[in-house]
Amino acid sequence: MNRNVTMQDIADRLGVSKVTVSKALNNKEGVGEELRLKIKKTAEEMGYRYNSCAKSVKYGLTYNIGVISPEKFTGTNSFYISFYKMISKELDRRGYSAILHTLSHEEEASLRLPRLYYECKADGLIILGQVGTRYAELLGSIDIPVVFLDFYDKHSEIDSVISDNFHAAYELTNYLIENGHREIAYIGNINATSSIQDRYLGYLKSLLENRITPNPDYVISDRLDDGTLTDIVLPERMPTAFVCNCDMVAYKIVNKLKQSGWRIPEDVSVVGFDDDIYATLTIPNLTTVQVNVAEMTSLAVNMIINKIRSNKSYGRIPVRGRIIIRDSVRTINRNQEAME
Amino acid sequence: MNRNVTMQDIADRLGVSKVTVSKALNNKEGVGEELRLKIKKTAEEMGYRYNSCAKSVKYGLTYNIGVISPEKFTGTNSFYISFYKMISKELDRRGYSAILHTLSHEEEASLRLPRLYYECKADGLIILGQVGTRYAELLGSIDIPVVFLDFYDKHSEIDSVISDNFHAAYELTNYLIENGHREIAYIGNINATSSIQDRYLGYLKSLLENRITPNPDYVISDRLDDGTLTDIVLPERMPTAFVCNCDMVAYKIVNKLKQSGWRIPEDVSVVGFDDDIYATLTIPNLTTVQVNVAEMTSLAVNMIINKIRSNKSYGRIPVRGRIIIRDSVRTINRNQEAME
DNA sequence: CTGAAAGCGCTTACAG
DNA sequence: CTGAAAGCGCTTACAG
Repeated sequence: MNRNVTMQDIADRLGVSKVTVSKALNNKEGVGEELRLKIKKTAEEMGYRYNSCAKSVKYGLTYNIGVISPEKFTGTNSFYISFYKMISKELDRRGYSAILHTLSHEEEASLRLPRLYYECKADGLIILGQVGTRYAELLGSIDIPVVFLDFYDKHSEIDSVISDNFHAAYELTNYLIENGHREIAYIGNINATSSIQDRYLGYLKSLLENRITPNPDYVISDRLDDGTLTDIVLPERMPTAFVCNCDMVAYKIVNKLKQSGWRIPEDVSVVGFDDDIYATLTIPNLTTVQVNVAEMTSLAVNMIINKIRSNKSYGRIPVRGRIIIRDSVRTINRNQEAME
Repeated sequence: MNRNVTMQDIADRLGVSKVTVSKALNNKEGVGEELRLKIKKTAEEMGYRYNSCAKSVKYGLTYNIGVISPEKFTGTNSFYISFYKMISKELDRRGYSAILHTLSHEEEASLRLPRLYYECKADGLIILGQVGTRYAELLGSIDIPVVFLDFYDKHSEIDSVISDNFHAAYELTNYLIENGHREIAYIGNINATSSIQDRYLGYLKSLLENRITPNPDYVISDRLDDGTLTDIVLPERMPTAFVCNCDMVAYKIVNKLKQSGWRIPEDVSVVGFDDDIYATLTIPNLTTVQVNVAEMTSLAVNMIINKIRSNKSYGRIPVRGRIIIRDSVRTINRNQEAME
């Protein structure tokens, strides 16, 4: 193994001290302009690479952020890849690196923190995707800053960046009602994640505001509490529209309805959530909510970096999404409906 | 900012030296068993975390591996998320961490290496997804080990783990021929990536071995050389089967054919590649090739770690995939065909 | 403008 | 079994 070139090597070559080399390479004052240029040129020639570990050990800062994602999410939720991409780019832009850790079921269950924490490899953690309450509490107790991204835990005070699920679902349901729908079902296990629950509550608020009595048969589960997807059982009496907790489930339900002979959107309207790959894979393309990944990422990165510096608190920050109108909703003519 | 607990702090508390603490915590000999236990207990109580940077600066090893993925791939190829997951888990198992870097178009075009390289944040790099030849050459010239995952560059000698595209495409085309097909088209721009090219060559070998004259009209482009997807133009004379360079393109072609009134597989058979999300999204589900992500990841991780230790060379390692038979291929009865 | 000294947290010889 | 010394690569006062 050939040892890396160090500042000392450059100093020796040039007959100066490593202090001067350090100043020159870091553009600090205290070096003659001519010497600085010569040092930089020599560094380049010798293939010098800055050793960030040395700085880390001195200041206790690694300029790494751990990005922890529970296994179950990275598995099903393919749209997390755009979060990964955005996070790594945004951190890079800020002079940080992203260390990826996939949290196994086993680690989560046994409340074991990732190795990168025990080895001081990161200055803070971004948790991408929901972890259980016990694990969230554990994360709240550790001595580096933590930010939750795309979920929050009701029992913990950890700063979170979430998409404004409540508001988006409220608007989406309003949109259905404006289009004449009154029999509207919600698909999602409201105990599985905070997102699914909040989306349900937004849906519910819209119903209540519009004086539509919620029908218990119209809240339909799609998965177990632990997130395992299950078969969806259609209600006996068909609603005119389904609000689905995500595009993937919307995709499933559209196909299920089609197989039973229902036409979308002529007979039944369906809306989704996330605007992920499933939204445009579904035929007809789904009217859905586009999550503002860029904005959420940029906020989360900003928060974690500021917290490292000042340990400031932010609370839950909801980020507004955007409704994308496509072809899966039909406008119901009320009169016509009444005539049937 | 509260300074972290160090070995010195533990030593002070217990009235011993930090050398003894180091030995105790690292399970090295040279400490009494009783004292070792006491030190471990105290470390636990004081919330001690091992500072891996200190070791890094001493040995010049970070126990981090950079995982570099070109932007264009993480965008379209959603199945790379399973690579991310596997890589991070496998590295973790081996005591390493994965630093994620998304290589922007701009970095690739201007031949700029990722910051984690210039800052010595990683001991080696895994390049996930094809980079241009110039960039591949650049990677070949740097002074930490590099392994290419899921592609190789014909001009560079860098160790690569690839799925055995050639062989898989060969077998897949053989399968079509065994099922009576002789008019077989290939969809993919054979200049875009080495995968697409190798899959084409496997297809071609099968044709040649079976004395089927290759028809130039039956090699159909699906994207530009830089990877940007384009509209696919169907050939004037319809083949009985399409070999697609990936499931996503198979999905597109199936829908396009359906829209023109063709039935799959009754009128036209279609096979894909990758066994990713599109394989089972396509109706009928695609017969395709399952890439052995686990095996490929484990090999790549093994290679990079060994290279860090001994700078050994591996060359190109192809990993066999597996043909998954689903419902998108019809068996053609030759006689019946002849009667038409 | 230039550089000798001390220190970050840890480990490895080596001495007692 | 225990620990003082030296060193990894770098930076920050501080002295010249």
